[in-house]
This record gives sequence, structure tokens and C-alpha cells, in this order.
Amino acid sequence: MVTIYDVAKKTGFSITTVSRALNNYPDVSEKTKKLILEVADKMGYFPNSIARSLTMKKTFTLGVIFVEDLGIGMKHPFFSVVIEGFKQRAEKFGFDLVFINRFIGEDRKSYIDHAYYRGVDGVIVVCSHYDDPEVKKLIESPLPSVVLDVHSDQTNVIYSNNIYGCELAIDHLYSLGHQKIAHIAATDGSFTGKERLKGFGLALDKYGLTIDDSYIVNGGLFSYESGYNAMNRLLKLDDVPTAVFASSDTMAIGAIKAIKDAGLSAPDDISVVGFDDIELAQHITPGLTTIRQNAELMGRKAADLLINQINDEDEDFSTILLPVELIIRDSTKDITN
Amino acid sequence: MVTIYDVAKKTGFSITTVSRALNNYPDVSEKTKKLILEVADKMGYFPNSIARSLTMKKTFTLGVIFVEDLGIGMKHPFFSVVIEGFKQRAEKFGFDLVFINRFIGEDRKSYIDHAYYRGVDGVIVVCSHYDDPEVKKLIESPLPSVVLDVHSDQTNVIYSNNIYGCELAIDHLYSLGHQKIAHIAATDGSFTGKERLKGFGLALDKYGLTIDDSYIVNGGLFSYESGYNAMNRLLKLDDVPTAVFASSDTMAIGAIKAIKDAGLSAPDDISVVGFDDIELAQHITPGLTTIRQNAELMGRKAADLLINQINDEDEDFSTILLPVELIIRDSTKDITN
DNA sequence: TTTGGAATTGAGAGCGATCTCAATCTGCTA
DNA sequence: TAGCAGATTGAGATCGCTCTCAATTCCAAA
Repeated sequence: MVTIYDVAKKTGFSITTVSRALNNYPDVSEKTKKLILEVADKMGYFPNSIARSLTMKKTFTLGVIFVEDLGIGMKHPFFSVVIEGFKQRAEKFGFDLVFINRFIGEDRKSYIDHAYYRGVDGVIVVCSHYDDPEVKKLIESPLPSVVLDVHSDQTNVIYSNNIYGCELAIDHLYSLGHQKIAHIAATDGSFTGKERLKGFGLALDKYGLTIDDSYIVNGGLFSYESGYNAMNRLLKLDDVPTAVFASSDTMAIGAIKAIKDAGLSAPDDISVVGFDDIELAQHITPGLTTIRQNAELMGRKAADLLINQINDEDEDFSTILLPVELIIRDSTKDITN
Repeated sequence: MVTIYDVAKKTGFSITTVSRALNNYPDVSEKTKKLILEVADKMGYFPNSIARSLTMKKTFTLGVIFVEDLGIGMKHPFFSVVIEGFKQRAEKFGFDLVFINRFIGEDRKSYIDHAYYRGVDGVIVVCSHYDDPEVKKLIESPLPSVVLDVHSDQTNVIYSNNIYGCELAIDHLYSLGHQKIAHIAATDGSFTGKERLKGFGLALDKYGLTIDDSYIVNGGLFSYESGYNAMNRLLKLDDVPTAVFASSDTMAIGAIKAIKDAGLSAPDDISVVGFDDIELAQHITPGLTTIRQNAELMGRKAADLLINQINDEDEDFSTILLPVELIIRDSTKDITN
């Protein structure tokens, strides 16, 4: 590795001057700057980020904290898209991504300790629980952060307009003649699950539909199995609903499977609406009608917000509400005639 | 941030001794070690990885290099699973993952420059092209590396038994009575694409089936669209094949779509076999018959190999061939009766 | 009580950069 | 030609840690 010392020796200037030239400071004469840059380039010099970080107390790395119960990590169909958007944007600004876990070496630590240990300039927290104490600690810490799918005044947050998304879903089902609409809720303590449950209630209210408790089934986690099991419970009801709104696409896909396994058809017997519009939604049969969240945009916005916060220390915290969109495919059906 | 100096001052020992105690060196008395550890813990001390890296020339980070033409990055249905396996394993050994791109700040650099800039201890190269010059440079460099889906004697490599996988696929189709078997090849310059094309040829040979050139369609990239377009070309043939073996699941799924769009059915008119067994494969209709690669295992093995290489500098390079498995679902059909 | 080797501890250099402050070098004015 | 401001350049500290080598302490054997 060629260091700044090597360049200094070769050019005859001091390391100070070399450093200045390399960083394009104004107080170096054009002539020497040109010379130094040339030599540095010829020698194949590039800075050592570690050494630089030590003095500057800035690493140009962003931490990714991925809290989730499913244990699927990067395989998550929605959040992997978010991360990719985040990554591409962050890289534009020269930031690299580091995954933050709860360990330092082999010792169990908190996320925040690990983030400080690595010296990341900021973190994005993905898929967090509403009241995870570690996330709370992190949000309240001075470390710049942006948190997805949580509401807070103490940091930057981004989430989709879940409430409106639910309204769109119910509007759609209602317009198709459905009145017996059930909800497969995610009650894993996530903000998203709560919001969508709330949005479901509000939307039913809008049409004066009564909310039958037995029509709200606790799906637990946002998983295929949860959706499958929840749907089976709905199918056992005396008065089976004609439509189901699931809190996520994964759940909806599980629900459709349960409907098929019961010898019924979606959408002929039961219409199903999901939430997220993951890649899979368009490929399954029937194509899943769902509420699209713009995952890529979520990632990009998160990067922008976080980097702004890092650069302007006293920037106020922002809350960004992203638009959602109804995507009509084949899992919902008009039952008016 | 509490540093080693703070702990030294508090305990009255020198930083040398504190460092030793913290790192569990044998040449500190039990008494002082215990005291130092206690105080450090009470003060909330943990090491600064940056400073440590600067002296040790080791960062305990692994670089992830994700070269692919599709631009989908972490959304890749197969490689995101590999990365997740790699990540979980690496974390067990105290390594964090950093994504390596081709930039340093805003300047275009090579992957290897970036890797050195970040000081990663090793890199995993995913989804690389057979003869990408940058990947080649990296493989030949002294930086420990493990490369997936490439063959090389100059570094550690891991890939699935593609040839055998093809044999399994053709065995299956042949046993169902198919003789007119086409291949949607990936000719994007990937090792995998080449191997599978070769494996396809070998398997046909085994049954003495002639290889009709028009039955081998150049799919280009491993993408849904490639599969779709390639299938359309096959459908235009005078003698349409009864079975298609696609070089990847994504392509196979695109092919099935093309078959449907042509008013035909998979598997009733044309049987389709994929390769990879991505998550989607089990959820689409018809469920995709495919050759399963163990992506998670691939990631884990990669981590083990890489970390071994890092720890034992003069370890020989390994080539690991992973087993594959035929997964029969509904996209293939017996046509003997 | 010496003594010598092992155990324990500490001083100081070094990792590769940035940054402050001081020194030197310009060129222009008086 | 002296003086001075502004432009260039450099010396040395610093970031937080590890590591080498030297110094000190300890304790059992002589």
C-alpha cells in the first residue's frame, strides 16, 4: 500500500502539503497540486479510509439494522428492495453500507454499541418493532438515524400511508359488492400491523359496515404461515366472509393457499387483497390485487434524509409519508351480479 | 466515547496493561485483569474498531462484491439468499459485511481499490462474469477471496454441480417421455450459463438424442424477460419442443408466461424445468419443477472458506462443488400415454 | 539476606491520515 | 531597498489502539 508518506517523499513536499493537494484545498499552488496529483496517481495512491476515519471521526459508512422476527434477513421480499434503493443512493454520496448486528466479536452487545464500535456515521433501522427497547435507545441517541415504519418525533422516520392504503383496499372491495370483509392482521407489535388494523376499521366505518370481531383474525407475524393459518380460522366461521384484506402480501399469498386447500377458489369464492406489492404478487396465480408501497423510493428517501442529517447536524427531524397505490389484479372479483 | 485512556486513568494502570487485560492476554495478573475489566464495563467502554484496525491492519470486515447486469442487487432472488447465509456465518466469527462498489467518494475506481481503501480482510465475489477483467485482477491479487460460480485455481471457488443438475433435469424429462427438449441458455458470459449449456448437451448425448441447434435459444441475461422472449422464439418453430429446460428459474417463469400468453398450457402442452429453486418457484402456478441449489449452504461455505483463508495465510485454495437436487412440482408432465 | 528468573507493568513508537499554528516565500508599495 | 500582507509550505500534535522492548516487582532457592 502506498501511503501519503511515499507520495511526500517522491515529490519532496511535506505530507501536509500532499494531504492538502489530495483533498483539493485552496491553499496549495496550482503547480504543486498538479505535480502531487500526478505523482500520486502514477504511484497508485489512494487514501486509507481507516486512518482518515480515525482523525476525522467520520467513516463514510452507514449502518443497516435489520430487526425482524422471521430470521429471513436479506431474503425479505419487501425490505430487500428498500435496502437496495438505500444502498444505491448512499453510494452516490460516497457512503458504504455495513450491516450492524448485536455482537462485538463474540460478545452480545446492543445495536447501538456495535454502531459506535464501527463508527458508522448514521444508521437506517428497518422493520423495527414498535417498542423494541434497543431501537428506542438508538432513536434517542445522538447518532443520526432514520427509521422505517415507526412513528417518532426524535428521529427521521419514513413510512407509507398505511391508513390511506387500507381505505383504497376497502374502497375497491366495497365497489365490487363486498360487505363481509375480514382482515388478517399482523399483531407482532409492528407499527405497520397496527396502522393497517386501524385503517381497516376506519375504512369499514366509512361505509357504515359493522366490524365483526370474528372477522379480525390475529395473524401474528407477517408470514406465509400466519396468513395460511389465519385464513383457515376464517374458513371455519359459520358465516364465511366474501373478501379478505391481509396486512401483507406474504400473508395474502398464504391465505390464497388456504382457500385453495379448502377446495375453494380465490377470487370466485373469496376475494383477497394484500399489501406491499412484492415481486411475487404479480407472478402467482391469481395475480394478487394489492396496495403498492414504493419500496425503492422508501430506500432512496431514507438515504437522503440520513445523509442530510449527517451533514447538517442541527437539521430538524423529518417525517415522510409515502404514497400508496391500488394495484388491481385477479384475486378480487365483482360479486354484484 | 470512553477510550482506553479513560480506563487507564481510572484504574491507575498504563494503557498497555489495560489493552492487555481487555484482550485477555496471559501476562497480566488475574487481580488487575479483573479490576480493569470491571471498571471498563462500568464505564461502558468498548474498543474503537477504527483505531484497532489502523494498528492491526485487520478490520474484521468482509467485502461483498455483487457484479451483475440486471441491476437488481440485493433483490436477486438467488443471491440474496446466498448473501444472507454468508452474513450469518461471518457474523458468528465477528466479521461484519461491507458492500464494495466501484467508487471511492465520487471517483470511479476498481473493486479491488475500493476493497483496499476500506481495508476489508477478504471479499466474496458473487455473480461474476467469467472473464470480467476486474474480477480477474481481484482473484489474482493477494487479497483473500472466495468467488461463486466461477472456476479458478488462483482463489477459493464454490459452485453447484451444474452439470449433474442438467443431467437430473433431462433424466426427469426423458423419463416422462420427452424427446424434443429445448434449452433456454444464458449466454451472458457467466460460468453458470456456460456450464448448464454444456450439461444440457451432455445429458442429451447420454440418451442419444440429437441436439437441434434451433432448440438451443440464446436467452441472454438470467432474467424473466429473457426467458419470455426466448420461449416466444421456440413457439414460432415449425416443430415446437414438448419440453423446455431453462438455465434459471427466473427464465423458466418467463417462459411459462410466454406459453400461457400463446394460449397454451404448461405443463399440458409444454413441460418446463428451471434451475435454482428460488422462493418464487413453489408459489407460482404451476409450481415449478426445478433443480435446487442450496443457496444458504453456498453462503455459509463461502464464509468458512474465506475466513479460513484469512486466518491461515498459506492455506491452499479450495474448490467446493455443492450438490443439487431435482424438485418435482407441476410444470412437467408425463406424455407417454 | 542475596540472587536470578519469571511474572507483571510501563514508556514510547507506529499505524496513515488531518489539522493547527508557525515559518518561509512571494510580490508589491512606499 | 525595506517592509508587509498574502500566498505557500512544513513541523508536530492528534485520533485510539497494539506491540516491542525495557524496567520493575515478586518470590523461591541458595
